[in-house]
Amino acid sequence: MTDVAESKQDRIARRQVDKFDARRTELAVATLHTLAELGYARTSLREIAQNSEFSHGVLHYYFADKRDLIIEAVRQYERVCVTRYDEVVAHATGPQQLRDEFVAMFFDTLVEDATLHRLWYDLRNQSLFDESFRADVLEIDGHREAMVWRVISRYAELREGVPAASQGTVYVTLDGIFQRALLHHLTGNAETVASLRAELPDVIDLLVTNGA
Amino acid sequence: MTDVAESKQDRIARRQVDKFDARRTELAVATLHTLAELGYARTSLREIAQNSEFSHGVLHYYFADKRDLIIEAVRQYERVCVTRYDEVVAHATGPQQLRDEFVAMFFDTLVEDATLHRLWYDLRNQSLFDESFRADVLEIDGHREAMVWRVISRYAELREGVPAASQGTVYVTLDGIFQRALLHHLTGNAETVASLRAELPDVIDLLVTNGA
DNA sequence: GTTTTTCTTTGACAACTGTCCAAGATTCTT
DNA sequence: AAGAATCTTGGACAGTTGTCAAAGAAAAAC
Repeated sequence: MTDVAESKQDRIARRQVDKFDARRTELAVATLHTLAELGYARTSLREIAQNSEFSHGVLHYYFADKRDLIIEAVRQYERVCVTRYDEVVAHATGPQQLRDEFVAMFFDTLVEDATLHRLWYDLRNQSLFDESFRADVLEIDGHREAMVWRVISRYAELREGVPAASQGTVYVTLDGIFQRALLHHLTGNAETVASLRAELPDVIDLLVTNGA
Repeated sequence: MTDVAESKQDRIARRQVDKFDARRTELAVATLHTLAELGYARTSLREIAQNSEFSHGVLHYYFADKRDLIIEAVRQYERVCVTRYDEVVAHATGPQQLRDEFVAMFFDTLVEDATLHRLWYDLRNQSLFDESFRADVLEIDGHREAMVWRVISRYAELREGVPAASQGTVYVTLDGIFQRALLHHLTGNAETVASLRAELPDVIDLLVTNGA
């Protein structure tokens, strides 16, 4: 085989790989939506296939098994959800603006992507029982933590202060608020969500400067 | 039927009811342990029966269906877990003592009852998908919130200060820390747990007085 | 001690699960 | 256009699930 033939084969191989990957992510997205709708416990492969344009058999052509498929779906979630606040940070000029836009986006995605978020919490929890999810969950959780930290540390900077708690504590606090808001949003308890929203700026300030 | 006969029937009826209820809670406890071990998604009725001293058929004699059984198990969880810190509050004489003993018990139950706690989070999450769990979950969550608030407000009192955040925010923060500690504990990541423990007193102080 | 009620077991059922495979359809190569 | 590689389908499989009912065991009532 000559160099030319080899590079040609390479091109073909790459194209096949690309196509293969494209269909993989396509199916992973269908999986993501199914999981978001039904939750981990009630999601079956046939249900996933019905949310795609293929039949159930094809899933084992692109994925080794169910776990492989779900892990790919989780990675898909990450790609969607983990850079959400970056543009808010990037183009904020003052602390109030940053804080207000963060709060706005916080509750915007809460409502807009509610089912996706409940899926995330479902899978994070599943990792407490199923070791094989842990690594991916911990990685995504780390990215979420970093994302929150970029916001809060930038906010502190703009206020010429410093964060009042560690990166982990800051994340855990805001994530806890989000989780609770999600529960009450899905329950239809609008007042509770509203009061969480009203209080969020104070919490942010609590996390950034104590008594400056 | 005379009054005597009636009261006798009543006694018999009551005894039967008591026995019935006793067996119900017995089976609910077995369910609780099975759920704690396997998680909601993988818990089957036959598995539950194997963790009891009965066969699987008996479950439908005492419970209408699987959901009925699981909800009873959740209520059982509440009975175990929701008054844990009350004695700490009751016999604390100074703020440091209260804080230290709270932290100690916090991480004690984290390790001791780890599987039970992961079950709680699993079910709370399940309620995001399954409406029929919501009411019970919200009720238990409320009790947990009140339990935490008793600790923090008492701590504030002993320090002659006031809480720096609302009841909901305080709960969400400490619960978030607990959730994260649980994840890392089950992962075997002892250092992370240790650093969460080291930081917890500061977080408590952050929640109680800012710059007094 | 016999009858009646209560409890428990066992096995069956239909539906559903993840997995695999043979056959057909499609696409690409030459 | 023919052949080869790739993709997709639909059905079969063994195992599991929640549910139920008939039959047997145990307890209670008389």
